[in-house]
Amino acid sequence: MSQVLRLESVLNALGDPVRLGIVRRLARDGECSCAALDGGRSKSTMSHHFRVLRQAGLVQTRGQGTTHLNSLCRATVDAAFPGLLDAVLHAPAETTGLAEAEPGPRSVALSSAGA
Amino acid sequence: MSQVLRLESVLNALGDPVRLGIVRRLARDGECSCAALDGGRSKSTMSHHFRVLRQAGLVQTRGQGTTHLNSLCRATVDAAFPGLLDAVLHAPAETTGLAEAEPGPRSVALSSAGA
DNA sequence: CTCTTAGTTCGATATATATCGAACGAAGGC
DNA sequence: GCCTTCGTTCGATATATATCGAACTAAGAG
Repeated sequence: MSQVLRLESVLNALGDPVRLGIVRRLARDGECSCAALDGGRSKSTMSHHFRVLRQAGLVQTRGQGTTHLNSLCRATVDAAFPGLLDAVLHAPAETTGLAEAEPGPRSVALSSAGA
Repeated sequence: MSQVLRLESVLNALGDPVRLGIVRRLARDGECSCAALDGGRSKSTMSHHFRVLRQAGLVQTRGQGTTHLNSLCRATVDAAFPGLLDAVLHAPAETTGLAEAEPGPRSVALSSAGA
């Protein structure tokens, strides 16, 4: 394969709520079929997002019978951009774009942390 | 202010070569005027990118006379997403979208790191 | 007050992307 | 062989965004 990881592509891929949700889920649950992560979108839409994630080098797809199993390329991404995935995955979840339990808009408020 | 940092917005803002270049430069050089970071784009284009960065909570602008000085909100971003900026800033620079010295396409190649 | 400088805002445009439904292809179950 | 399931691909569409030039505004310099 000899894939290339570009930071811009990785950040771009991660900068979409649906894909961020997929990555989070994959990190939490390990391998998942595409269908298990649709969040109400059509198959073609999800296929598009998985392709973006694959092309960015974040996700790997393994054909298993009729289903395809996706998994996070943690080792690879960690090697290329140490700490990036950790930072993204440890951040509060907010709305992931997927159909999960939504405990509310988790985000970080600032009052006067300037300088 | 009471700004809110959303991970998706931050990643999205970072997922553009011009803005990524701005952030890198700001991290390296500290405060910079907008004009010092144009990379050949028009003023309006740069203004747009700075606005995206400001709205994402990554950059802070301080009006100083006729110029505006921009700086990275490191403390704030680090507090919200620990390690994220470090990971992004420590990554190899590739093409930043700005007019800097380009030592070549620095990226990470993989051969067989799957699983 | 006039002129310059530095950014912003506005309107237009071109490209990108998120989304869908329909058609297609691969792998199995019957 | 036929049908189902899962995902991809294709074509269309709607929205978003990156870009520009021109007009505007704020702050000084003269």
